[in-house]
Amino acid sequence: MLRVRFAPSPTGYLHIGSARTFIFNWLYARHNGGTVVLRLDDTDVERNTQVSVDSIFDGLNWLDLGWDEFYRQSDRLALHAAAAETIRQKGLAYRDFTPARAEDEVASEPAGGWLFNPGMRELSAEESDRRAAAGEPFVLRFRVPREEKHVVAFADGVFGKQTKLAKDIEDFALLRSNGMPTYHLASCADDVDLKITQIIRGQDHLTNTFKHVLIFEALGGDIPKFAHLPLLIAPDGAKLSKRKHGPVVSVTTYRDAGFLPHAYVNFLCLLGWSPKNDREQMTRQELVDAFGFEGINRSNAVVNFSEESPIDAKALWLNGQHLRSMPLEELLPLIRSSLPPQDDEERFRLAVDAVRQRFTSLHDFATRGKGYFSDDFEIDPVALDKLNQPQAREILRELGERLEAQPEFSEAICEAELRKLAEERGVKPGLLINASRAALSGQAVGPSAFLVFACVGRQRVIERLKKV
RNA sequence: GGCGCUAUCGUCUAACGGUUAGGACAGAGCCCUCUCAAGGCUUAAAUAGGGGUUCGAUUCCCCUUAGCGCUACCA
Repeated sequence: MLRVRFAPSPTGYLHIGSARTFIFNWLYARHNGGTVVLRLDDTDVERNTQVSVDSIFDGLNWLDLGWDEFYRQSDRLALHAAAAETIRQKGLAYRDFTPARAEDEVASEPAGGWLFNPGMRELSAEESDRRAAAGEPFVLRFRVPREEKHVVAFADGVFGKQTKLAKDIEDFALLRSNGMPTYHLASCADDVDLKITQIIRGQDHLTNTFKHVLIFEALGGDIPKFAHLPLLIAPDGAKLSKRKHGPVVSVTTYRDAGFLPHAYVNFLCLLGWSPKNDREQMTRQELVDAFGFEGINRSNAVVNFSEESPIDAKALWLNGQHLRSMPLEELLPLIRSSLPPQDDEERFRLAVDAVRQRFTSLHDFATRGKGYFSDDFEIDPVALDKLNQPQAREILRELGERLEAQPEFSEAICEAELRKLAEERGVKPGLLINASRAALSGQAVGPSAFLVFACVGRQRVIERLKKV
């Protein structure tokens, strides 16, 4: 049984890179009939916050993909401690009583790097036990093999065969001096316990994987398969950070900008993955069907944004594509809450379908499209120019009278009446067409004017024309 | 510094060792037209540099350069 996991640590908002990792995990699981495990990696008590937990769920829920099982690492501390003890008893880890190094000390490390603190690896079991029993604080470190030729290797689903000399790996920590597990230990112990079969995560963990292989081996049992994803970076080549790049890094920004969840998922999929057939706009099912590691790239992908256009233009385009082509049924619930109650469902559907053709954001319905869904709307300045053409207002009022006198109301009737009136008054139909769109919708741009009549509906058309 | 990974248009990407190096977004132009979109057509735009291997290299190998990652009692 295939099992994948997404393991965010709650120290911020849901980062778009994390969101993409989640999506790829989800797609891989769905493609292969596997299980998606969501695990909160919250062993860093210093940095975890509830606000962050909430915002991660916010983002995940918005993506609307769901997951199958949920765990938090902080509930599983006993398991981690047991795993650490197992490794220590096998002689594969030792206590290090050296005090923690200060930040600046780490930065000014001598060339050649640091592998382990002198003396600690060789401490006798007796002395180690004695000092521990006396309450002296220690970190538990993995005893990395020091044989010259010892190679640690694994096959990565994206990057292929990876090898590294064990002598280049430092004796990393398993347990902190406060007894809490480190990320490496907790993550591997949980992966084993949760029977994760495939780990899909960011490439920033590619080199950590050598350490994880060592831990998995020490713990015994099957080692999961790995697949690392290229990172998402900013146009300046730096990794995306809130401090440096602002809200572009948070998924909630896209939700708040009026993105369709699926359109954004689709966009993120195209960053670092390709179905290799030039397809770009894809449904969820198409993504599931097409997804595989073969399509994943090995180089980092730039999220394209700038101060003038803070959101990647391709994301905007893709959102527009989905907005116009998705089933109307699925779109309606997404916009209804931002609009006043609608009195005529059929007309509402007609209007939404008409205006969506030129919208790119969910917000457009309540802003640019307001005249179609509410009586309380402003006339756009450009639209006002069209309305202020000589004779326009007066003829429009007349048109209102005539439509009121008609027993029937339809797109065709409106067109016939408008054209007839234009001819009688000796003005170009275009004058009235543009002026009526302005008067009826408040917008200088929009669907074909006669469709606008139908979208607004008989009663409102007459009202709006007569009081123009 | 050490170790690891990567390198095709501005951006996302495609190309069994043989293509006029393809597509998309963004840009420019044209068409369509009652406006604006959409759509259609056209256009500009790339194999980081240097060595190999090969009849032939974007593709395989090496070096250089650049970028990124790891090198914490963060994850």
